Amino acid sequence: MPRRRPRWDHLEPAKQHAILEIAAEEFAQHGFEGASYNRIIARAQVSKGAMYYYFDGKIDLFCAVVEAAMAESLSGWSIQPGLDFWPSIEAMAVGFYRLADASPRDVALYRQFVKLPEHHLQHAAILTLYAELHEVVDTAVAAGQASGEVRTDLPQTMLLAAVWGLGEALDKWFLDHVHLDLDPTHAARQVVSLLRRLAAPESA
Amino acid sequence: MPRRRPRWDHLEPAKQHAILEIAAEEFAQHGFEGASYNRIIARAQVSKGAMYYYFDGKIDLFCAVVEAAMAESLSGWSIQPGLDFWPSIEAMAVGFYRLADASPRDVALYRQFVKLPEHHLQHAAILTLYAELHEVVDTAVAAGQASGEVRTDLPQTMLLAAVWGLGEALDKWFLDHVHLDLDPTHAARQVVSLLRRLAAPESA
Amino acid sequence: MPRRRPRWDHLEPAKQHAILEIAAEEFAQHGFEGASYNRIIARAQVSKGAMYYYFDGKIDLFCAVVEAAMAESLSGWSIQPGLDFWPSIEAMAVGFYRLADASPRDVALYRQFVKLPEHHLQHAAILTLYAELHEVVDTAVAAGQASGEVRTDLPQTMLLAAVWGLGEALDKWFLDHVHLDLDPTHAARQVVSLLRRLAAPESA
Amino acid sequence: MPRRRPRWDHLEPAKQHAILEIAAEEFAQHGFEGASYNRIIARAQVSKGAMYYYFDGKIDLFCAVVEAAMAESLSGWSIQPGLDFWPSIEAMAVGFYRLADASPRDVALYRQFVKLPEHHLQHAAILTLYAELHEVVDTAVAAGQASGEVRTDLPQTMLLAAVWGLGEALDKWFLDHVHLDLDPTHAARQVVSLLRRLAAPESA
DNA sequence: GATGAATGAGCGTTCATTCAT
DNA sequence: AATGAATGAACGCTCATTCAT
Repeated sequence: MPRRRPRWDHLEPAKQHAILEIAAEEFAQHGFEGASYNRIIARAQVSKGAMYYYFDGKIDLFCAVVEAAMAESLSGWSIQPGLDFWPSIEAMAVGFYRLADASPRDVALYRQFVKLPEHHLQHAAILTLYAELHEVVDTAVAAGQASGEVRTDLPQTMLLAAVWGLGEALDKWFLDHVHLDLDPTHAARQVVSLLRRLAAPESA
Repeated sequence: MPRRRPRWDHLEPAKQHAILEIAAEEFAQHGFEGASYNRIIARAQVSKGAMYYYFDGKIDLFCAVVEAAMAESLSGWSIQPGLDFWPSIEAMAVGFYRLADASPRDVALYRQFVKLPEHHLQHAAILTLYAELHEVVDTAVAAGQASGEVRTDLPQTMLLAAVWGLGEALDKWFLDHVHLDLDPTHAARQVVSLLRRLAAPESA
Repeated sequence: MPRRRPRWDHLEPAKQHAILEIAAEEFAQHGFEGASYNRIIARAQVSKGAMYYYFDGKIDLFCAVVEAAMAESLSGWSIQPGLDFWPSIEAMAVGFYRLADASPRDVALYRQFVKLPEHHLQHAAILTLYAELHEVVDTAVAAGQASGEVRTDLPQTMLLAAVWGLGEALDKWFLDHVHLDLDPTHAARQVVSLLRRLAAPESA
Repeated sequence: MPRRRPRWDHLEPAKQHAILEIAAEEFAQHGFEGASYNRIIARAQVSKGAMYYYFDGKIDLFCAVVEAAMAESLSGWSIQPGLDFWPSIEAMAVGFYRLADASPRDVALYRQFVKLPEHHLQHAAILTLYAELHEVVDTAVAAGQASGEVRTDLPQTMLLAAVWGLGEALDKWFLDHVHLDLDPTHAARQVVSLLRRLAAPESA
């Protein structure tokens, strides 16, 4: 789903990749505000003008980077029709932890993205990304509610906030405690077990 | 445990208060990175030199500010001996929401603090604050486990992370959804109900 | 006397018009220095290369724009053979104020043109425009002198400067004081009355 | 009448003078927009920070420069009590031309100032200077009207605009035509003679 | 003990123009 | 004839910090 400036899309993929790689590194490390656009430009060995030719500016590049990081992971995140609800969620979680293990930098980026100061939320690209990100969770929760596996007695936004916050915290925990070997299956099972406690209806 | 520079401690309390007040405003509004030390100095009508005399630098001042903001709230946060565990937790939560309602800026500060980029975590003062903050939760969890009201089947740090993440998310939700009147008691009851689901032992 | 690049002249009139329109807007709004050539090019949906193909550069485009804006107005400005001198001048002034009322942007452009920093006056196209602009006034003054209605006791350039400066100031005044309805006839009469004081011979 | 930042006022006069001199040159030559703050800083051999320590920014420096240029001239411009109205005006004009002859750069600066794009007129310092500048003319016109030597049948602002525009044009003319020797007395007499035509009451 | 003048690298962004294709 | 990718110097300005006094 191309959304970037045409000049960017026409750039040779190798150069594209190199730029995104360097930018991802910078943003993951320093966050959006802390990152230096100039530094990225210098490291990427691109001229100032060219960079502003590809991207509208710092925040636009940031979006491109986050977008790229998410593209891969989001694609696999959806309720599997064949499975029951919670097993399906667990399958998604396994996918996430596999990815997190393979490219922790992407997760760092996503964390930086979530931390963005509020006054940047007016940018269309940012909002789109937010929407995409939330859609995954929202859809899953809605499916769970439809099948009676997720409670409906809380304000929807509150339930989502809780799920989201818990998920984030647990992701962080797993990421921080996996210096050597993360077992995605195990992590996913634990996380889902906790999520289930939160989200299951009273009777369950 | 004195941590500030001695010159700061000898400063007349009124001036101390004025400086912290202005700095709190700046940091709460712009976050640590976004805040301008120069602007704080100018607004506080303090000389550049003096400020670097009181504080080692920007981050040191930030710590002082966060510290001050937390001092008040933390003091009242401990398990009440007379109460059962969960009612006691709820009492703490009520205290928190009362504070959040009374001085939302302090909560903003605490959020900015939690958002600090990782490379600042090396500062001793920051770590100390982190420790203090976590101690409250840690102590409570430990008490709950001692009385059998909190599960012990998870890695301790994981449980804490989950509790912490969920609490944070719910705080944010309540703060964001309270345009007019936040009922601290109601909010606290909901939050604790969710926390309880997470933290209660299987049998409960 | 063709002055524009041949490629420009061969461009289809609709496209010509569109480009000039957009450029006029930009120059009128921001002045020559403040206007952005890049912005004009982007808005006109013309390729960078094409634009530099049509015009030598920013200043060349500016000239074309001013030229176009003046073409219309200048055409009607000449002493009417049938009228006496001052009534004829007044008729010209009426024409000017009518135009100013109809297309204030053209007047804005002309003001931006007159404000051009001196170091741009070396460009041939600019000088030509200057000359054209002055010619109108010069011719009129000469006619007045020929008929004895305009003094001859001052250095010609000085008289012209005075007439020109006064006219400009009054134009500006009328334009600035006409929020709703400018009566071209009334404005013209007042302006000419003042010009007459300046320019009439002693005896008159 | 000191109005600059304290740090500026405490700077040693020699350095002050050097900075203003260089800035005046730059602004006189390129106008406000065209002038480069960076270039001024570099030429003045001052550090970036220091410059922003002395002045709030480009426009603030510009004001300081214009202010300095005007200070001298404005001081001598007022109706002499002993003289009749028009001779007094002429005396003022003589003073102006003497100055213009001695330091044409100041006049250039004043012209650049008058050309300032409207969107800069919101700055307090700019407005103050405008006010000061206009006050001189306004006061003189008012005095003339009080003594019956200046017409009262026109809208005041229109009369002022006319006087101002004519004066400006004539100044420019004299400045441009005096490559070798400007006789201030002669110039003043001519200018005043023209102003008088404009401004005298019908009967005169 | 305390001041505040001074630093200069760094910020994100815009510019008019060139030139290989 | 026409494109649009690429340039890189320049812009005005802010920053946290140092240090001679």
